[in-house]
Amino acid sequence: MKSDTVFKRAFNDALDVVAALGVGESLPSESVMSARLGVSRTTVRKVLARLAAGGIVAGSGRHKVVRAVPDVPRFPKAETVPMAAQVEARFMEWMLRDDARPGTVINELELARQFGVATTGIREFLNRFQRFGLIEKRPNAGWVFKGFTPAFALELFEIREMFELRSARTFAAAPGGSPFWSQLEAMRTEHVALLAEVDRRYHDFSDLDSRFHRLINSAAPNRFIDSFYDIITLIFHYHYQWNKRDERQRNETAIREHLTYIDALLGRNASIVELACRAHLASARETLIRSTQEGAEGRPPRGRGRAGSA
Amino acid sequence: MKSDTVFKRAFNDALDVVAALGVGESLPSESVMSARLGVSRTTVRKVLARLAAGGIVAGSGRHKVVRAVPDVPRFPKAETVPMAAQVEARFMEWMLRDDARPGTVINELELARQFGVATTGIREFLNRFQRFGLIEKRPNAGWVFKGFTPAFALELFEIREMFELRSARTFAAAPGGSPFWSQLEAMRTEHVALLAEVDRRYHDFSDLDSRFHRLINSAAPNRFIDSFYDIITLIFHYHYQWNKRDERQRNETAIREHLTYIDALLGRNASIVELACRAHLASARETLIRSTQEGAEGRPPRGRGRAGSA
DNA sequence: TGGTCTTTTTTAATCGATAAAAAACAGTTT
DNA sequence: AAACTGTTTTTTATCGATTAAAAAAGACCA
Repeated sequence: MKSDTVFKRAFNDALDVVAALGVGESLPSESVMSARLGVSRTTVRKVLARLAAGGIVAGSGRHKVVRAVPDVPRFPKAETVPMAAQVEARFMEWMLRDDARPGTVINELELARQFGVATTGIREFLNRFQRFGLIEKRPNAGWVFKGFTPAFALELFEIREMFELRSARTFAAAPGGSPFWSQLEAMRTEHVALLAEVDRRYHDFSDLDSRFHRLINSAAPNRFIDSFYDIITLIFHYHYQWNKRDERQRNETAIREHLTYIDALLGRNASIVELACRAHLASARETLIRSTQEGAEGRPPRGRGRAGSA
Repeated sequence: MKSDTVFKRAFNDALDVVAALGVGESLPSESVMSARLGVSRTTVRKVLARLAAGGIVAGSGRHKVVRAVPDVPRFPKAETVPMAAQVEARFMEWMLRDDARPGTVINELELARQFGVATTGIREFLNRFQRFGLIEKRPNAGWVFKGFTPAFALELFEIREMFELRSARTFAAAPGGSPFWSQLEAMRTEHVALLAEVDRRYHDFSDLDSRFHRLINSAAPNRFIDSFYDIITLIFHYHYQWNKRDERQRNETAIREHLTYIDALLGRNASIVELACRAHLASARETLIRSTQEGAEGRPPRGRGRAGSA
């Protein structure tokens, strides 16, 4: 049976919309709600029906009004994320946090049981995840985890450097009136703000980092580069989440490097841009490599393990 | 039920092995056969059992001999290709040959019926095929075909040029004693041989092309580049198969470009290598772009179609 | 030790069911 | 007629169970 995470998330969001309107106000039309919540009208109607049942809205047809400030319980957050996202998170956790060592054979059935989903879900995830270069399929013999190793980090950054330099050059050559410049200025402001509060907000950097690099790329869109950035984003997202060593310091350094990089772009000097870009990537690469090594050291040497055997 | 294409192919291959041995000879051990046929011992035993039933081999245990020259019918070729490969071929055909236009919505159920496979097979293929940048998933709303367009060709070749130049440089810098040089020489010989018989054998170029570029890449392996070459190989494989315009001429040109490129590499002059490499890629890009345009022109303008509606 | 016979695991593929969500269609109201 | 809502049809997502094929592991033997 299909999960109703879409409905649940839409319901939670709808509570916010209703609360923002206030008692007595009339609700926007179903199609407007549909656009606002990012779901189909069918789902909007289901949400509306539930709200009516809870006494939060009243009326029917085109005359619906807010009856009461919502005080019904929201759906727990875990129920609002789609199955595929959960599988992804659990897998990344298994890979980056637990002792997943190179050569480990991935057993679909075992993972399915462990994650509490059907094998089809696992298969689908593995098929999509294949392109990230961390697992490999051997026909008729399942999947092998290739390892989150220094080699992986090196290969990743070799490509990343090629792509980023190419995009940075194009970006720096954008015409003066281009909207990119104002977006970059806004990005700069965000960086400065984050730096000022880095002690408290350093967790927010992962997201800013991803948005920044995607902005650079958007100067000359290329679907293959975009798709490659999905890998970077995913790896860094989970890596930032779990590698706690020197976390604040690492992020502060990266923010400063970004600022240098941004200023170089704003200065539009190709060679300075290249320097700043290379410097940042080199430092990011070091961080990632170190973390792949740490992971390997911390674990006792063992034979070829099996997924989920620990 | 799982298809037994592996068994059928192994059986056909085994007939060759047995025929090569001749009547009266004793068979190699099961593990040797397993390695020779590229399947597990379990499957070898099944093949052996079938051969015994057909009176082709006799004996048991470690004493098995060829009884008769095989004259049993082979399994038809269509039954020896796995389902996934069939889906791929049919989909590529639909995309490149039929009227698949940008924006077409892909309907899983319809494709499944059309191809005669279960929806799960289609889903799995689409998930894997996603990374090729030709289709896109919209959550809860299926897949959209983005189109085999000039933009696709341009983006593809932008990346290809970056990767190929990088690999060619590394290759040219390989030490004198490296095995790459002899492999390249062998490759050169193959090219010369193909050129001599180009009128008859121009179909063989597609495969040679793929092997040549992969050899260049192998000088400095990078999993992301390898994976990108899967895209190139797939596109070109089917493209060569179906775009018949000027086929012989196109291939002859490409072979000559390859030879120039190979000689440049053998000469180890970085700037000449770069020139030859760029020239070849530019010409390959033109061919692909032209073919994406032709496709579009040949079709009558229509609204947003649906997969399989024609 | 290198082989074969036997058993256990795991994958590949299908089928059917069901609820969710989207999309299309058909009316209504202003 | 444009903007809605009510209703119906399609399509997707997910599960679970099933089956045969293949692979892998284990037991045994010359």
